[in-house]
Amino acid sequence: MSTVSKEDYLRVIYKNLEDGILVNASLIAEQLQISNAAVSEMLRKLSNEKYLSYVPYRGIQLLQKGKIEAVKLVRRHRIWETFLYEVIKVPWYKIDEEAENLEHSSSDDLIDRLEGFMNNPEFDPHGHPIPRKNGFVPKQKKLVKLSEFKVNKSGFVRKVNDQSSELLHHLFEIGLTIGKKFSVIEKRNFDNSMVIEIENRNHTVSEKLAQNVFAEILR
Amino acid sequence: MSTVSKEDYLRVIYKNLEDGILVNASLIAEQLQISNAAVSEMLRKLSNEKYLSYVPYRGIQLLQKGKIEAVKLVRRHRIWETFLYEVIKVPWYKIDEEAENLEHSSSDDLIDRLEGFMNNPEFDPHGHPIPRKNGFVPKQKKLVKLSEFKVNKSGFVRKVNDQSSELLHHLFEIGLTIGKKFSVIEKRNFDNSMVIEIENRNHTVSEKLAQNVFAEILR
DNA sequence: AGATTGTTTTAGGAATACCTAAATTTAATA
DNA sequence: TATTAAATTTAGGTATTCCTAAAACAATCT
Repeated sequence: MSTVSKEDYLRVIYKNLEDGILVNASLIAEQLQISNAAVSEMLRKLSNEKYLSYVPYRGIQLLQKGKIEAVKLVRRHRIWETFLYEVIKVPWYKIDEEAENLEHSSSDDLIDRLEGFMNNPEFDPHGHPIPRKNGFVPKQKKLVKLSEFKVNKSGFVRKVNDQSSELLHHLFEIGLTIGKKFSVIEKRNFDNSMVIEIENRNHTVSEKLAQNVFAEILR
Repeated sequence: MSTVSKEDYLRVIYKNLEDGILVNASLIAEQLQISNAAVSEMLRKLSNEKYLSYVPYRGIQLLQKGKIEAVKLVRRHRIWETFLYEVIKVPWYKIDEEAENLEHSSSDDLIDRLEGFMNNPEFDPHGHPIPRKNGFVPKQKKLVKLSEFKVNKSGFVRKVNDQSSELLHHLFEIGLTIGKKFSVIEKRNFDNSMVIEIENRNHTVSEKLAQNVFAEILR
C-alpha cells in the first residue's frame, strides 16, 4: 500500500527524473527535509515493494508500478495547482505548497472533475505538463535555460522550477512569469549574472535564478 | 499539536454535541470505526492536552481549545462540501467523504478564499450551518424530525444527517433533498414507517430514515 | 595509491496511533 | 440487592516513519 509518505518520495523522484536529474538518496533527503538514514530505509522498502530500482551511488529508476503511481500524483498535484491558480486565484507562489497537501487527499473522481471543470488544461501555472488520466504526458517545445541565453537574444518564459516559493515570489515580483517576453541586455562573465528587460524594465538576475527559468528562443 | 487523527476525534465529538447527542467513548469508536481501546487512550491524551473534559460514562465536553479547533474543522469540512457540490457538481451523496479528506489538508487562507469565491454561504448542502472565520455559527430555524410529523402535515426539508452516504443516496433517489416540499400521507403504528408525497409521487420511508431528516413545518 | 570527501547503511531509539484479549468499573434490570 | 450487560481501561503488541551517532563504503583528488 502507498502512504502519504511514500507518495512524497515517489513524487520527488519523478519530478527530478523528469528534469533529467540523477536521483540519489541524499537528494531526496534534502528535498524532503529528512535524514539520510530515513531515506535509506524507505528506499529499501520501496525497492522491496517493486516501486523502484535503486543502485547506491548510481541512482534511482522508477519501475512500472512506481511510475504509474508517480504520474498519478504529479497529475493530481498539477491539476490542483492549476485549479487553485486559475479558478480560486491563489497567488502563483503559494499554489505549490497548497497542492502538496491536497494531492494526497483527493479521489481520482474528484481530480477528473476538476480537470473537466477547467477544460482539460495541458500545462500547470509553472509550465509543467499535466499528465492525462491515461498516463499520457503532453510534450513541450524544446526549451532553453535562461542562463544559457546570449546577450541580445529574446524569448518567452515557458517553464519555471517550483522548488522554492521564495524564488517564485521573486520571479513574480520582477514579472518573469509564464508567457512573458524578455530580452537579455547584458551578461557578466565574472558571476554569470545577467540584466534582462521585461515589460520595459531592467532587472538583474543571478545565475542561480536563471538556471530555474526555461524559455523559448525568439529569433 | 493537533494531528489528522486528533482532528477526526474533535470533529466527530463536535458534530454529535451539535445535535445534542451525549458523546461517550464507544460512540466515537463506532463512528470512526476503531477499537474502544484506541479511543480510550486518545481521550486521555486529548484530555491531558486540555482539548476536552471527559468523565467516563458521563460523556465528553469540549473545552475552549478543543471547541475552537473543532469549529475550525467543521468550517473547513462544510466549506469544502459546499464547494464540491455547488461549484464542481460532485454528487450530493459523495461530498461528505471527499470533504473528510480535504478538511485536513487545506490552509486557513485557502478556506477563506473558497468561502469568498462562493459568496459566504451560511449552510452546507446537507443543511448544516457553516461556522464563520470568527467562530460564529449561523442559527437555524427550529426544525422538527420528519419522524415526528403527523399525518396530513406538510413541510420543507431543511437538514439531513450525513453519517451514511447510502442514506443520502436513497434520499436523493426519492427526491427528499434540502428545500423540497413534502406531505405526510399515511403513518403506520406498528413500525412507525410513513408514506410521504414528494413532487406528486408517494414514497414509503422507515422510522430510521425519518429520524435523519429535519424539516420546517408548514401550517 | 592513499587520503579526503561525500554517500549510504546500520544500530538503537522515539512518537503516533492503531490492535486484541482480558480485566475492571459502572449502569441497568430482575 | 444481586446479577447481567455495557462501557471503559489496561496490558502487551504491531506498523510506520522518523531521529542521531557511528560505521562502512565509494568516488575523487593529489
